[in-house]
Amino acid sequence: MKRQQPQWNTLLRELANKSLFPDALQVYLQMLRSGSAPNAFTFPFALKSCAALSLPFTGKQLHCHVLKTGCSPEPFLLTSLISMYCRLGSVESARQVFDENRHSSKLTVCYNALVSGYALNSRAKDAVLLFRQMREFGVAINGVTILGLVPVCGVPGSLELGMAVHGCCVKLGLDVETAVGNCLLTMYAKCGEIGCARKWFDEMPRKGLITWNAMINGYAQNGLANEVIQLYMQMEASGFRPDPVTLVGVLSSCANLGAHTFGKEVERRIEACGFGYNPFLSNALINMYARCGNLKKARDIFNGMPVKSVVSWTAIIGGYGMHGQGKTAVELFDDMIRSGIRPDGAAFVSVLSACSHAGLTDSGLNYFEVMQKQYGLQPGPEHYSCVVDLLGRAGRLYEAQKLIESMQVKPDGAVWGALLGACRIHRNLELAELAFERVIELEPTNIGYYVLLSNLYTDTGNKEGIINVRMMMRERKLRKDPGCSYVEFKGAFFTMSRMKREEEAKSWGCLTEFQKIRPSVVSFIIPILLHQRKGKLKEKPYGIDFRGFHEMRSCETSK
DNA sequence: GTAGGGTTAG
Repeated sequence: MKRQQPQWNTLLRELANKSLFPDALQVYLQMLRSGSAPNAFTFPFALKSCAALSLPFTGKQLHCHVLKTGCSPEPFLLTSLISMYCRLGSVESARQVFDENRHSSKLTVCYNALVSGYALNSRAKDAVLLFRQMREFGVAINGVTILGLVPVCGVPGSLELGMAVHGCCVKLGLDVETAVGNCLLTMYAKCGEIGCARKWFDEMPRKGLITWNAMINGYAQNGLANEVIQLYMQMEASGFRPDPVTLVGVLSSCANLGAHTFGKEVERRIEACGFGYNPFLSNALINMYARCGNLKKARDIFNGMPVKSVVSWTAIIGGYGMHGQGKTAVELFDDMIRSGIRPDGAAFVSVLSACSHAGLTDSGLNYFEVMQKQYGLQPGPEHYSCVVDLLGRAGRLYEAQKLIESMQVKPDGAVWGALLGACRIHRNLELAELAFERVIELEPTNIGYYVLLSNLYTDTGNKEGIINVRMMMRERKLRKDPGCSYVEFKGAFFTMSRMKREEEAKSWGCLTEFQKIRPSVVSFIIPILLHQRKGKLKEKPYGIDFRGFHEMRSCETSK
């Protein structure tokens, strides 16, 4: 049956809108073969498919088709062309299309496509310049302009620009659009200004699911896991049903806290909602179980995934590595390569750290070489710190030092810190002092390093050294931060610094009371008492149901 | 019938 031209267009549009891009391009080719001429309603979808599939050559050809068919350069078509070139990384070609059609490009849509294109290609300056031009030329600015522009402000240090854009939104009355609000929220979170993000979140007149997700994931990315859990509970209480995006953020926070019970609860939720086959969620679950120490469960989920991405592999490899099962981690890494997955930088971090934890020095060094020579990956400071750790633990301290000195990128605190840690193990005071000097330049307030050096002085009986470190800490007004406890109790969640806990315990006058029961339980009970005092549970502190304690897990971490 | 956009894992 021969199709008419409009039918071809409809089919093409439907496929592209369902993200079935290869099929859409097939249809385009069939259409040409059947003798139907493409028109201005055909090209936008063919161009979009090309961009989605990263086919620069086909994209260029399509542009030629457009010119050949003599389609009038109307804004819809121009916008599609500009957007395609931007997505394929050729901003210059996009700019050319834009400039060659000056008369039509007065239109907002064309500007929007190019502004977001510059942003997409990390050309912040050009994006802002074009945005300014829009204002000068009196081109209408709408919400979509802002959505395209704001991502350029979402990097640490660009808060000022972001706030200027926010101010602009307010002036134009665009900040009340939910999508714009969400975008600004994400921008603040990505700048690391989580306080601003929260303030804006609280002010936003209309919050949608995406708003909650943006705030939850903003907290998650800034490492504020407790806030994530709290906000998630608040979200449920406000009647919003989570979607996979929400739960990914929540799970990553469970992983960071070692909140096993809560994580299991989230898994049940995932199953109940029918999100079970979402690969993002499976990866987040693997990560959560692995970091909580439940390697079996992590492995089961990993094995059950029909399609495993490099992220899935990295999560399971990292899990084994973290718990000292370096051999399994290395085997899995090799399996991954055999299965045709190309490892990326993060995958190498997981295998390198597995090797260093398990003492597999030679394998680790081999992977470090393979990474550069075979995969052409430039090692970052995170790789160097693994390798320094690897060499250092093996006692090859001077090789580690040489490696640091040969680095192409600037070493960060973790790199020198790894050397310092190794020096402590092998009691090399001279090198430790050098590493300490470097690491303190980079992270002057990280108390861990002072403690490490002080411990080494203690090990070697160097009293003068100990006093020196203490003086330095006093001069810089550094105090050893007390460790923090994370506690789960019947699905509720608590955190509290040890010092605070003791103060609170004294004010309750019940510390000794509980110590009689079981000293290790004290750290669990005090936060619960606090919770009861603040919250709705009006029980007396002594009326806690101790049968619930088997449900608790805790992990002590120190900052 | 067409274009530009916001939240997601290791």
